[in-house]
Amino acid sequence: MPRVKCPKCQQPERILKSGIVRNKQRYYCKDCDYHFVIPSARKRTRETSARDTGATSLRDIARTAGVSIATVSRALHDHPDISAQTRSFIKSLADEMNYQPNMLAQSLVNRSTHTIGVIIPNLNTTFFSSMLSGIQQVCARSGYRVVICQSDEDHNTEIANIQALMNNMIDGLLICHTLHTDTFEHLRMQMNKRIPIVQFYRVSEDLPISKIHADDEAGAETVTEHLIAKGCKRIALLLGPKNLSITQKRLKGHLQALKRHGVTLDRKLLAHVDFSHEKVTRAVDHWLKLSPAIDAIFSISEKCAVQIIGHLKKKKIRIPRQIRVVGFGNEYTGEIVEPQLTTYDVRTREIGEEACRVMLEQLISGNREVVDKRIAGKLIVRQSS
Amino acid sequence: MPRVKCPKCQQPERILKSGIVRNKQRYYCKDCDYHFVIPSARKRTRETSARDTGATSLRDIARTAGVSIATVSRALHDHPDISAQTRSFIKSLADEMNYQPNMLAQSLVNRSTHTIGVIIPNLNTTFFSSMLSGIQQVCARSGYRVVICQSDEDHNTEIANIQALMNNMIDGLLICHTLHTDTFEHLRMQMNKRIPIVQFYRVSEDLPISKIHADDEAGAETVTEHLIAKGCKRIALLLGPKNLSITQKRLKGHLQALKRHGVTLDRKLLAHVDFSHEKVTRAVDHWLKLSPAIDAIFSISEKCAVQIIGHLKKKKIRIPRQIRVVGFGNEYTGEIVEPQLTTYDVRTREIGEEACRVMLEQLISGNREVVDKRIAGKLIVRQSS
DNA sequence: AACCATTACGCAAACGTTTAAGATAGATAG
DNA sequence: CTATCTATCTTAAACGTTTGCGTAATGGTT
Repeated sequence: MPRVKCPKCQQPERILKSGIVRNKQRYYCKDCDYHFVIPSARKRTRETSARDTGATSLRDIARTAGVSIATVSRALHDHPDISAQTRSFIKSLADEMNYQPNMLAQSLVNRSTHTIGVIIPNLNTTFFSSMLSGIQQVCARSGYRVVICQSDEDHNTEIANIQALMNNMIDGLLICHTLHTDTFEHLRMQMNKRIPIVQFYRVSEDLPISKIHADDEAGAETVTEHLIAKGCKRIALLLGPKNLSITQKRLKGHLQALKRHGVTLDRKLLAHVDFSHEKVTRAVDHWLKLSPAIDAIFSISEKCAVQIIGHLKKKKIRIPRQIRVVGFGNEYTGEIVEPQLTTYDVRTREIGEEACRVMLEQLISGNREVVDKRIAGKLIVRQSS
Repeated sequence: MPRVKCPKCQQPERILKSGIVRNKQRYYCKDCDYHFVIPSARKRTRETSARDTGATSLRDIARTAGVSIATVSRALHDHPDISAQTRSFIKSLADEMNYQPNMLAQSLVNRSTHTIGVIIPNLNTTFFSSMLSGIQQVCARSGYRVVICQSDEDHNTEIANIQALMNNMIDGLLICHTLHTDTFEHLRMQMNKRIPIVQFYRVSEDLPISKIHADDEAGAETVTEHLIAKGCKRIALLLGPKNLSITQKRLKGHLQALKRHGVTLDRKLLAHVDFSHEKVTRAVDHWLKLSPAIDAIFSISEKCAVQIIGHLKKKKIRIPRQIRVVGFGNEYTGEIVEPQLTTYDVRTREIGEEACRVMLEQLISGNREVVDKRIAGKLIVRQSS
């Protein structure tokens, strides 16, 4: 046995082996009644670890300035307890040493990250990204940061994203649900935490959570009335999944318009799809076989409306002569496609801005009142109708 | 003076006032030689503060389980030191109490957030968002999270985003610079930190940082050769700002193609723009006045190419009869516009994926080798040429 | 001289984790 | 029976901040 000294009495006598723990020999000094191992070299100490990240910490500044950490922290935060001299000295020193505060540590003690999280279904179209722009602009003005997670229209990804963000990463959550989110238990579970949640665009009906959405019902009613005014009687309606609130609302608006103008509803003219390319094509092809023939297609998805125009053109169907096509949303592609798409502008950017404003109001004033706002849009008539 | 007791000797005698600090009366006990204030009620204690956030912590679990915090932590991490009984007990308890680890605290001690940050110029087109999709998909497979910041093509926002993210929020940074980023000092300053950086698509030339980009030079050469093959002699080239690496590379490719095929360059056919709507329109209008007339427009921005098609159509110019138009990038809008746009597919998604792969390789294996990869794209010929 | 105010600091606890290493009981070997 | 081993705990330091409160020095009033 190598001469092992007891760390207490410094004597090598009366030392016994005392088992192996995690592959390391342990010893026992009978004199001192003390168990120990020979300490490993890589034990963390403030010296070695400071070099670990390469970043300067408050401690580094304090040491070179010859003051306490508290003083440095206060100087950098303009606390009145610190003399003007010390303050400016510390500040210039921090600058020199390129100090940048560790936000994790700050957030941990402040219990706030000054960051709001956004969960959004996808960024493949300008539709959602323009909401994002609105959010970011409002946030930037208030000094908040934005982090974005794409759920990719996948319910489980949405859940994973929520959990990741809600575990103290953000001060508030802005969420727009996936196409397939029909249960909101995952959200309800998070509601007992102190962090406010605001839903936007695609919202849940019954949860007591603030929500900002489009005027789906009135909008759809306006669109259908526009088609009826153009003389359409056989209006096919392309809808999203039944669970989706926007599907329900827009259908309702459509039905109201029909009813008001005495147009009878043909259930065959309603199609629920998941907005995928083939499902849309199939739905349209099915409509085209109907008799009496349809004279309009109203797609509650702008993207699908554009796709439908392409499909009809391939079939040599004249737009708007034979069939009028209208979308809902107002995206950039609607202006590019030929004929240009008539659509309902849901003012996505404003929805984002307003959702963010409501969030900031809750964060800053601590006001936890549940608000439910509808952003009014407007019809944009173009060539396709 | 109210009867104030000394916290040490519990006697109200011999207590003197000793100044006011921050609006609070201070006292001094002559017996104990001890200064004190009457402590404020809202002093933080583990009891009150635990309730503060409403979240269960390891301490809460430890207390109700009657074990130490260390044991709980180890049980949840399947550390072998913990007995099977204890482990399953703790786990079920944690489940019951709806425990979710505080990621800030975890990251602080682990020095890793398991998150990679992406800074991207904008999300207004599918161009960048498809890179994002690639990034997210690769990340998801490795259990990393993604946070996204939009710089909005603004240099200062880019700097602010970098600083925010690099202060310990992320393990690695993926960045695509703004249109106007011509100095990279802000990036160089971050390079001494341990956080790896990978540039993608728009990269800097001289910084020793890993980069993934398109085959800009070869791509542009291919496009121009395609136009030459179609008989074009007067090819106008719409470029981005001169500082941009993609501008330089694509121009170089264009020139090579001209040279190889003996087409002489007319400097009037080159235009540098910031991709804004009016600048592009102005450039095109200027070209249209030239003589001999131009017979093709090659825009290195896909979005501008689509815009140019719209502009030429408005002027009743036949595409591709009078002027052939080609873009670079391959976005969704290129398929929608009429005539459909010939373009060079830069495989944006693959660029994102590869950038992310390189990053993960650096994070996981610790390999800090600087890589510089070009993703090969390919020409997509459509109606506009 | 006795008391009180003010200024400008330092100490240490707290935020919620992770993780060396110390401790202890019971089992096993010689 | 003694020395050692194993399994399973607990203790405490560390991550980098913020902040309540203690305190020394100095100066001003009675």
